[in-house]
Amino acid sequence: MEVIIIISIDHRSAKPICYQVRDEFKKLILTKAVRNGEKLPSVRELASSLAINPNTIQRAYRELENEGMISSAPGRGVFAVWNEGHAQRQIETHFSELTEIIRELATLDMTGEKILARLSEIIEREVKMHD
Amino acid sequence: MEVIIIISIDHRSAKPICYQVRDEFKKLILTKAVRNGEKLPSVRELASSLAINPNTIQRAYRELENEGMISSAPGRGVFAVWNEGHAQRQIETHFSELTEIIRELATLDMTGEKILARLSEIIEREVKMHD
DNA sequence: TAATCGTATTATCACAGTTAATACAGTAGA
DNA sequence: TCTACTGTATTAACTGTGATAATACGATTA
Repeated sequence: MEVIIIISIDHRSAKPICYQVRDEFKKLILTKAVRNGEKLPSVRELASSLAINPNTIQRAYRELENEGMISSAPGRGVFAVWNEGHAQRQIETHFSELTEIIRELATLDMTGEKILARLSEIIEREVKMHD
Repeated sequence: MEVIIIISIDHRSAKPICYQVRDEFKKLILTKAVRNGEKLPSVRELASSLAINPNTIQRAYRELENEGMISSAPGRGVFAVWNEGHAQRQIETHFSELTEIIRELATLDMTGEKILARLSEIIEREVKMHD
């Protein structure tokens, strides 16, 4: 079964293309949009369809492999690796980022009550409740 | 009255020095650690004490002036400008960042309840309540 | 066996950040 | 008024990173 994977890159972004590609696939894998063992586009095919250099794709894939997000082998291709730990680690990273920003807000004279009130609104609006 | 302003830069950081300097001063001004009208170190003096090139300081100051965070004049020096709008805009920027990360958490199968519970703990621990 | 796969290497280019060396005009203090 | 300091501008050179290009090699699959 061959699944078509579509990612998009922004040539005007300050974020380097190789990291855009890496993060797009990371997101697809962490959210299970691409399932464990599923085949990813080949280096040359993806480079061709995105009109960017194969070396740039290779670099993105190399980083993903180093992080354990994919598994690749010559002649066979590149395959997604799903790992419970990856998702959990990503969640903790995000909470660290949230903590950092909340600290910043505190230095800007925002009280805990105000911050929590705004966050409640945001979650109510952006996130579905009750699982 | 002359106030000594101490900022630190990290030469190993991926963040360019000029932006480190810019953001350090921005933070000092937004948190009122440096008050409105207060004199900032001269380009050459700061460059000397941080052991970096004057042009790099100049660039940081130029950006701060473009953002209205400082006011500078040849022969006189550089002075902090405090503006209520600046702080408010910074707060809104931070809430936009928070929103973005919360959306990411939602895609990672976190429910609104779980996110809010963790955020309550973080705020309790990191931010003083009751103003 | 031919085509496709990942992988590696080398070279070249573009761009951003940094440093360096000056230069000039405005301001403040002695 | 002179001197020293201010911000500001300009030009050149160097550096590291990201991207492209052109190959090459071994493994795998149909």
